[in-house]
Amino acid sequence: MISSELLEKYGALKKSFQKNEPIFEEGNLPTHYYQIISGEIKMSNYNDDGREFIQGIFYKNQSFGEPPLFLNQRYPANAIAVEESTILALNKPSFTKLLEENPAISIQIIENLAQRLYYKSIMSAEISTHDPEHRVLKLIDYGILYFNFPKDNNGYLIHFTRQQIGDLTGLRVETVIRAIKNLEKKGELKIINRKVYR
Amino acid sequence: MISSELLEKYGALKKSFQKNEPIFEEGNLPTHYYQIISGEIKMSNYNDDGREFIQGIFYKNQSFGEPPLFLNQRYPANAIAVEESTILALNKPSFTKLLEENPAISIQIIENLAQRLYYKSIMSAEISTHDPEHRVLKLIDYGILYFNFPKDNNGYLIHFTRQQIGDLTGLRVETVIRAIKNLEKKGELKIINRKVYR
DNA sequence: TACATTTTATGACTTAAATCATAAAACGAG
DNA sequence: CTCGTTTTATGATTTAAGTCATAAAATGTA
Repeated sequence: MISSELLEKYGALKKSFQKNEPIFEEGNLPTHYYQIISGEIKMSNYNDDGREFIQGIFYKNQSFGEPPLFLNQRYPANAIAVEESTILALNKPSFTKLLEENPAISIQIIENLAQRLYYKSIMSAEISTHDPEHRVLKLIDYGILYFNFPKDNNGYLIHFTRQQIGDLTGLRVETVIRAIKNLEKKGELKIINRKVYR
Repeated sequence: MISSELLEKYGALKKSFQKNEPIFEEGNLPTHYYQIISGEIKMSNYNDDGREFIQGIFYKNQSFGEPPLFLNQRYPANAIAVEESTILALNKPSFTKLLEENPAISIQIIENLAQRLYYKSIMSAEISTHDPEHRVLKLIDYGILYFNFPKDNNGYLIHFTRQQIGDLTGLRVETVIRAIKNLEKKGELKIINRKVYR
């Protein structure tokens, strides 16, 4: 996360996106660095028959879509506003200048990318070698650690829909629903009027 | 990649590893930055019933295992020498000093992490939403672009075993063998005495 | 407040990939 | 050169998760 003041000093502009509006699309060449002021953004892919895979969900103060910006490669996924969102966008030349003139920012970017790689390493191993219950639970536990889900007296409230969990773990909704029910039976989590707690 | 001279100037030491010898193991805390001088290293996970998932394979001049080093988190996977390998290891305090005194290196690290995130984004979407043939072909095409496989008059020689392809794509050997046969029938690749060309 | 949409839920069935069994070819260490 | 191991290969069978159908509850919005 780079401070709004610094970004604006280098010419970043605020842009608003409505629910379901794309920020950029798969195959496009990157032009800007993006950082969320408010709202929620998901990056995802769609396969040939419309099935979605969510690469990640990003919230306030987080940036997204930098890897292709650094590599001059086309975006491997779409970025879409999950709800109404406001984003700071800084064009590439200015962003490069900002990095050159503020070396300390590089370390932050490194840590940020490292964190995302860490998530992807964990989840890719899960997705390819573990059963649905294990996958769902791992995603939930990761979410608790890094998405700071709210905690009340029932435990952490997992504010993902079953569909989102499915799209993040490569499972179908029905499978997620059944996995969550089983996890509840096993006492790994609680379902209180349809909301999941852990 | 950081030049050997610079790494050695900061005190990096050469270490040799035999085939199948671990460099570090899942759950350990990182202590060094590692860069390959010669050989081949794989990072992988094993699930409860011994099934392997290969996170990545690294060759000459590549570094591996940095994300947890930057984050002070435990390694999410094991690093094992696929063949006899020599590696430069620089301890964390010296590595931090190297980074501070050589800001240009940060940009290289960023690009490197970005490239790996790019690979993981592509493969995770593949693994969770596409059929085996698609997954295998995508991995092969990625390998051609970034692992510089040798090219001869039959095309690019894919020097992965069927088992490795399976462990990289979350498929079983038999499934990979069958997928490759089908891809050959469809003319997407060639099998010349058991070796795969594209 | 009424109605459309989304989310959660459950049962029946289908299917793609895993599993199991077996073996030949290739490779590698001694 | 030989023997053990790894890699590739193929057929038969099983099974876990996907698919399909249907619906109630919850949510959002006109």
